[in-house]
Parts: sequence; C-alpha cells; structure tokens
Amino acid sequence: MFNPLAAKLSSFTDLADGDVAALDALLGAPVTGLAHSDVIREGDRPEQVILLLRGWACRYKVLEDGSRQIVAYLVPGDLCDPHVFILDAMDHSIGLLTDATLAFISREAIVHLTDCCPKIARALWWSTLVDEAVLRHWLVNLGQREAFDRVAHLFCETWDRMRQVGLDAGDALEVPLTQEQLGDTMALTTVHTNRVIQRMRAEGLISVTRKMIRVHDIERLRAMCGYDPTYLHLRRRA
Amino acid sequence: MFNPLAAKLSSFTDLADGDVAALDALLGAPVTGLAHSDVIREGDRPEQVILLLRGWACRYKVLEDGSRQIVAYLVPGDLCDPHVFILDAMDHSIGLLTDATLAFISREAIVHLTDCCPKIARALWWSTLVDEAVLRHWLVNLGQREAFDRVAHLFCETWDRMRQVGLDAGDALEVPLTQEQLGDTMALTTVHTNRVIQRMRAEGLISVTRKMIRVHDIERLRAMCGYDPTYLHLRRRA
DNA sequence: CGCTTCATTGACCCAAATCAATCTACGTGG
DNA sequence: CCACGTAGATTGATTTGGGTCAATGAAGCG
Repeated sequence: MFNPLAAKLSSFTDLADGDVAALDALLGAPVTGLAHSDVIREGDRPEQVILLLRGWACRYKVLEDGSRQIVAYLVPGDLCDPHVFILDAMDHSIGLLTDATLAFISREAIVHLTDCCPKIARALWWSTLVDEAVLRHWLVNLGQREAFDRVAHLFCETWDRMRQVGLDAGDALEVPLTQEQLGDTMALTTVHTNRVIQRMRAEGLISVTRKMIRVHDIERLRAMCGYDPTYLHLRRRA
Repeated sequence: MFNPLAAKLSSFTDLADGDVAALDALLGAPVTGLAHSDVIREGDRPEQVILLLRGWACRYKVLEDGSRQIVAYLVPGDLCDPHVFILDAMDHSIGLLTDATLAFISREAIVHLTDCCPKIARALWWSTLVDEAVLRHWLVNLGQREAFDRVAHLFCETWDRMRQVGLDAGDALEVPLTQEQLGDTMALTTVHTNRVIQRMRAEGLISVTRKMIRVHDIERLRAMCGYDPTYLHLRRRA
C-alpha cells in the first residue's frame, strides 16, 4: 500500500527498509471520514494521533462571533502532533475538508516507533519544525500580503507539499476546496475570495469547477507573488 | 542567579534539584546585546541556541518591499528552538527589541541536557508545543480580529507569559516596545497603532511613556477582548 | 423537480492605509 | 549648558482594499 508518511519523511532523510516497514505497520485498519466532519474537537484529550492517508483536513478555530480561521492544512502523509499527549487538551479542532481516509495511531505505537527508529524520530522532529515554519510563513502572509498574493502563496506552498508526497497531478495542482474554505484560510470573505479567483482565471493561471481549483501555470504564479520555498526545508528535490 | 528558564519549565512540571542544577549550568558567561541588533540572521546555520535572560527579542521576517512581520516574541526564560540543528538554515531572523542579556548554549550542552534529564526533555517538548500554539493563536488574531482586539490580546498573552517567569511588575505589565514594533507585530501601521493606543489610554487601561507601555487594568482588557489563555497550556497558576 | 450548497455579481460602506506635517523627548558635540 | 539632530509619538486629511448586504445563477442530489 502507498504510504504517504514514508514518502514525506523520505524527502528529509534516507529511510532503511526497517524504517519503512515500521511506518507501514502504522497503517492498519484505515478509517473513512466525510467532508465537514471533525476528527478532533477543541477541548478533547486525544488518546491517538491521526495520520491522513487520503483527502484534505485542516486545523481551525472558531471565535465567539462564529468566524472561523483555518490555521493549517493537512494533506496525505501529514501526521498530527506526534507529541500531543504532553499537553492537557486540544486548543483547536481538526476537521475534514474533503472525504478522507485516516489511520488512528495509538500513543504506544508512537512511543515505540520513536524509541526503535532514531532516523524516524529525527525525521518526525524535522516535520514538526517545518510545520512551525509554515505557521510563521502564514503569519507573514496574513500580516503583510494583499489578497491576491496570499492566495497565490498558498497555492505555491501546496504544490510543493503535494509534490513532496508524490501526489502532483502532472503539471497541475488540484485544490479540492470551496471558496469559503479558502477564504477562512486567507482571512477573506467568500465574495472577495471569488474576485481573486476570477482574476487568476482571467490571467489563465487556474481553472475552476465546482469544489475544485486546478492550478496550471505554477511557474508564472510563483513569479507573480515572489514565492520562495526555503521555509519548507525540502532537502531532496525529485 | 535567577534562572528564568527554570522558572518557566517549573510552570509545567516539578523539577528536581538536579534538574535545576543542570539548567543553572547553562547560564555561564552571559552576553549583553543592544536593542535593534540581530542575534541570528535568516540564512544562518546556528551552532548554538540562545537563551534570553533579560530584555525582549523577536522572530521576524522582512519582505522584498521592506515591510516587516514579527512572528513571535521572546521574553526572559525563552530558549530558541532546542532542535534547530535538524534544519539546514534559519528561515527567519531573531533580533533584539530592547537591550538584553543572552546565554549562548552549545549543541552539545542541549543534547547532554535532554539525554540526562528526561523531565527537562519533556518540559522542553511542552515549551515547543506551546510556542506552536501561540503561533496558531496569532494567526487567528491577525486573520479574524480588528485592531483594538489584536493589541489587547497581545497584552493579555504577554501578561500571562511574564507572570509565568515571575516577571510581573506588581499589578501592571510593562511592555518596552515602540509603537512601530507593536505595529510590525499586529500588522498595523504606526499611525493606526497609535490610534489604538490612544483609545486604550483614554479608556484608562494603559499609560504610555517613551518606549514603554504600562498595562494597568488587565482584568478589564481581558473582558473587552474575550481573552482565553487556554492555548498557553499553563499548568500551575501562582 | 425542488433543495441545498457553491459560485458569481453589483451597489455601497468602513477599518485601516497612506500621505504629510508637527510635536516632544532625549542625547550629543561644541 | 545649550543648540541641534533624531527617534519616536501624534494629528489631520484623504484614499482604498476588502467587507457587507442582497440577489441571481448553476450544479448536484434525494
């Protein structure tokens, strides 16, 4: 079975056969979830860690006034917080953006994995540090860039992340998000998100169908928004 | 000597005498730095980790157009990235916001510390996870809250963080930042930051002198902006 | 085929940015 | 000890990116 976590960690380090086997052992009994359902809710004390195998999920918070901010995307290969058990309770929720397949991994399995395989432990560390770097980058995005560049940056980043796990659709990137979800990510209203998307479409950068945005001209998009992927700390390019 | 790192980690777990001694051993030969100087620059490959003992520092990024976004504050007791060595190069800079005292800690000392003292290793983990939670919270702040509430939230968070290391100035909080620095943090112009500060002053919440903001009525500020410190994962309140 | 979820468009509004001075502590050299 | 330079704070006038409100399409689905 295709193991996106192994693919992702391989982009940081060479994994031995034993390491890959250990990662494959995590995949037993995958679970299917529906778009819009929550995997973990704010306030929960998770006893397991989730590994996303198919589909997209996000971390998000909802404010008193009902507004929502998505603070991270999870794509196949993303493991949420291997060390979450140290904290008392979740300070945010994780929800599915599309239908998805998940593996639930017990606390013990994580401990065992990091104890046995130092390479994997180190690679998980790397992954955690990259997640933090992405958060910082998103903060810069929201704080300093205008709407068009915000969305463009998100697409560029996502393209690199999908490539990392071998999930690029040829020359294009498929973003299975509604414009509302995109807006909740980039802190824009649906209306304004739509106008940005229109503009990208008019420029021939992307094409849009219901619930799916296809990014064709990633090169030009990169040039337009001044994208620099250093912060993703990719080691080995395909 | 007062060890703010020990104070901070104590707010997560009980440290044994040996743990405290190990932390104290890190403090040798502190260095003084001037406001506006950089401790680490984007692109550097740090061979040491810094521990802030006195003063304020920040993580930040500068864009092509010269605009700057501060993405985190470091206050006394904050240790930057104990595992930074895993990454290739810094993706952001760390600069001093005020005159400060620092301890530089070698890679070996960190490795030794975490190998010897599992309690400290765990507490450092906790600290890293909290840093990430703070980043998520800042993202929500920038994305969903208006200027006044953004600044109010920052003050409330900072109040809790200073208390955690025993650095509260009685009932008040002293923020030694210029309005430009505050603006670079909350993604506001100096002009607008000033108007927010004026409003807080008119409300009797804070008082201002050159380069120093004093927050008096933290209770009312909390109530006004709906502050909830759950995300800081403080375990034991004073 | 009528609902519901998404996408789209137009008219109007506002929080915050921009532009442009002015003011006020300090700190410094003479 | 004081004139002057400079970083930081303040204020006013004007502009604007993006929000709000309100409909209207359009695709999928039970």
